[in-house]
Amino acid sequence: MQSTVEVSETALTERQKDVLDAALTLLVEAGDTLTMTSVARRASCSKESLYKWFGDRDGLLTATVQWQASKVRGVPVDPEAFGLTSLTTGLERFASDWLRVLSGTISVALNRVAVGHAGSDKHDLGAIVLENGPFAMARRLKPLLRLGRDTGLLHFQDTDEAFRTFFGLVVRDVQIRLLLGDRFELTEAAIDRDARRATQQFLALYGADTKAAGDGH
Amino acid sequence: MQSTVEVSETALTERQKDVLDAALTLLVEAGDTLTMTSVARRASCSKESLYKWFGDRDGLLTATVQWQASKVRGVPVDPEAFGLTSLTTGLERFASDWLRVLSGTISVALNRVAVGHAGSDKHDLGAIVLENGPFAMARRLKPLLRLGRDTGLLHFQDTDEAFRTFFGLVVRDVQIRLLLGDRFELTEAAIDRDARRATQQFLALYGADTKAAGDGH
DNA sequence: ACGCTGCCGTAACGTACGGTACGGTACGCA
DNA sequence: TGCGTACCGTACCGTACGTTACGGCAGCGT
Repeated sequence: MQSTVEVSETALTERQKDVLDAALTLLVEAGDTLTMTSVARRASCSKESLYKWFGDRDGLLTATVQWQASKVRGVPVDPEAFGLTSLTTGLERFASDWLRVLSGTISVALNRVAVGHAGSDKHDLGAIVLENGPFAMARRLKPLLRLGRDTGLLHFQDTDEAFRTFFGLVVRDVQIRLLLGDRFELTEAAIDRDARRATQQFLALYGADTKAAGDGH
Repeated sequence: MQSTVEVSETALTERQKDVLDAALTLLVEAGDTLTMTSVARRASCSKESLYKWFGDRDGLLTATVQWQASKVRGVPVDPEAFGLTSLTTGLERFASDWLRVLSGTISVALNRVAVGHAGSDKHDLGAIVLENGPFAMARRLKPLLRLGRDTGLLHFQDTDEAFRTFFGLVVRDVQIRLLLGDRFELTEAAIDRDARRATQQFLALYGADTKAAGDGH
């Protein structure tokens, strides 16, 4: 009970976490058409409790998104004994983790509701997903990129530009196609292959031993 | 009721086109929250006519998406007197056109509703946008890529893989950030710069004069 | 034992909106 | 002049769902 999971500064009880997990599975199943009644039924709780805990439907959705985001933390890339090998494996691991999360049903469902609510929204789900999705990825990857540059393994001027290129090489059209409902089979093998390919392409563009064609000063 | 409303290959009257344009602007303003009443009011037509012409709300949305798609056709890249210069300018022109469309308010709005309705939908807006978005782009670009390969300017085995890499280099995180509501200023200058950068990076990866690092042997 | 608290289950309320019906008007045509 | 067609404007209906209210129960402190 003392293990309070601080989301922004809300401490969630175990019961509430169960409710949010139920909301997550419903979000995956039914998308944005989930109703307060369906959540209450699935979680075996009363609607009164839902409104008491989360305020309104928007608050429930927001809490659900944040709850999921709080679970994805971690995956640190810590630099020790750094070299081209560890840079490469770091990038590959990052890319494959990312593709795995991105293509997961939960991520697809959450991005769908966030896109649907973007902008016109009290709590602005879009901003929350943006913050815990692309922006969090950037914050996590950039230290590795800077380390690569500082050790002379990478050449670029703008860290953000380098990150965004890596983003493009990794994600390509996968996310938009999944969001638009394209049936997509992303096997474990395909993920690993894509992660290696993206990493090699990135190194070809920004690696020290090649002429950097990417950062057109 | 004999007037079967043909949705694909529909001949639209001018009045109906006006109505769909009104629906488009409402979609941009209000997103998926647009109501039949609001469309009728904005277009100065009766709801009865809306239902007569488009069947139901889903039919109206579908017709609106298709109407917009029918306007974006064109932009042919015709190959004559082909060389590295025309390949480069072709890729750049393609990339900049694409970024311009992608970052437009109409495209963002349509992709939002399509993502929101993806899968769970009678007419499957997601599939329609997918077909007229990424897939149409692929169909348009691939001839240019094949021409580049046939003339020895490009090296790759899988045309689809090459296209998807170009997709990633061009779009990067722009589309998802826009869809999630990130305020984004994509000036004309920035679009041109990005188009050139993406093209140069693509040529660095797949150009004949460089070791192709992209297409896993 | 008594009251308080927290919660479940469900009934009830208000409303927004998709869909339909209907009266009124303009226009073409015999 | 009368009839049919197409359409606008609006009133209307049914329903789904967000939100609230209430009755009942279980646990806990005193």
